[in-house]
Amino acid sequence: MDVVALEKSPSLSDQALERLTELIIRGDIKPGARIQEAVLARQLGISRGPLREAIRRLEGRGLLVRIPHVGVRVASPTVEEIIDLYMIREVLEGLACRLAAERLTDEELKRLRDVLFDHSAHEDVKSGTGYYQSPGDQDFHFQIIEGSRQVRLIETLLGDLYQVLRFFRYRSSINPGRAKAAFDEHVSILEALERRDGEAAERLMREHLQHARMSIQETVDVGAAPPDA
Amino acid sequence: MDVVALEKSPSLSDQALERLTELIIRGDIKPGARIQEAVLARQLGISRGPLREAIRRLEGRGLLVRIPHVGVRVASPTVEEIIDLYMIREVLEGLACRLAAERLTDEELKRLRDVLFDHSAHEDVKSGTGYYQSPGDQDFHFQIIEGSRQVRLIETLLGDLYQVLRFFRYRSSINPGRAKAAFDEHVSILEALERRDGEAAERLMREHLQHARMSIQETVDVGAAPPDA
DNA sequence: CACGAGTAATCTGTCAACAATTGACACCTT
DNA sequence: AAGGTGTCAATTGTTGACAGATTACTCGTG
Repeated sequence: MDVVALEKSPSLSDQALERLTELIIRGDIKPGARIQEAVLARQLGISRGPLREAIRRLEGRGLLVRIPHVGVRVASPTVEEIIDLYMIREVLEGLACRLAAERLTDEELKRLRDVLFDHSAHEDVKSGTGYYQSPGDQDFHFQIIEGSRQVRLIETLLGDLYQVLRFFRYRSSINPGRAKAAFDEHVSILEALERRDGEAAERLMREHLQHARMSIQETVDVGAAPPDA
Repeated sequence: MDVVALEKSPSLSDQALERLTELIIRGDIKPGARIQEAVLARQLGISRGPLREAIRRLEGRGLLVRIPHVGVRVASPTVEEIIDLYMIREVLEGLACRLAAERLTDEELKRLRDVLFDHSAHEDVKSGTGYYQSPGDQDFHFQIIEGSRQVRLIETLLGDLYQVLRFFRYRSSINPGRAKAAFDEHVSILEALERRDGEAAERLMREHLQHARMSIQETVDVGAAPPDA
């Protein structure tokens, strides 16, 4: 409901939510960094009230962590917590994929196929680096999730989880071999969707994300973010 | 993070969150009912600021719905939306169950077994009505979820989803046959856990919740809540 | 020189007043 | 009489100021 109905809500709290999310995801505010309400409010040109409401929502989303009477910081999750998030994404997006297999229209399937092969043609994939987590990858997953037609699920995945993951995917999976594999897995998923085979689609999506997760777990070289700013 | 760390945070916003949640879940404020900030703030003995923060969090949790410049209402989901929630619970708790199979200590398994058979002995189950959604049922699921040792998952399930579902499970599954079946399914799940068979545990839990979901879908006689108060 | 008590500064938590928007009612026009 | 228009009350959205708590600093002392 947030990310979808945001456009028609010019309330300062909503704007603050949007801009603050962007600040965090773009890395302008680093993980672990403290947020001073008064300072940030002044930067955003609003007062503390609406900002606090936005912060509270971001808290619930897990992007911010508050210590009572001390302050709020941008979350700086451990590698394990990121892995945990991926596990959740795994089952949730698996569900979305199963539903999508039953509910995607033929036109949407066609579009999905286009997205997949357009992107495969003109870049990235064979050069190895960069397919995974590219716009093309994003689009593919986005369209499947939205194809689930499950509002709550879409909100949770796109509105909450993806925001957090977008933020935390450091330079995950620069792994060159992974790119090709990921693309192939996408193809398999698409085929299952086209067969309207929900069971297979769910299983394949889960495996796909599981592989992505393991790929991340391998590239655990970058330490956690600096605890202070 | 909410439901677990609430005890040590006597901030008015936290208290408001707690009390308001309780008011909604207990049905003191009915689905679809309008919430007037000033009135509710006075009732709670606080000012509108902290209350608004609490409301914003409940919004994110899906218990409240806001129409800009008009007001917030208690959500009154359709049956389909409740079914959707159950689907999400299905995969999430399936994941929790798989993790629990690997991570529960032997002591916890023993305790789980006790919970199951204690409750089976002294009430409900054979009399038919009332096991499903009884404290015993709750405990069983709670302990498994917490046994997953996955903070984020626990928060999502216990802090968010269960709150919402507790609220929306009208008088679901008064279905007498269901009670016995539910208990048997619990036993099967427990056995899988004791075998440390995560795959089976996940599958059984998903089937268990799937049955519960279908049981609800059958008892779709009670219409949606009155749209106004 | 290190340590601790006391104090000051800073920031969060909270409140009450102000501004802006909405919905309803009454009134006027056709 | 029906429809539109303008005004008004009520409620949400926002602000700036106050109170309480925590952290950091300073000064004195062992």
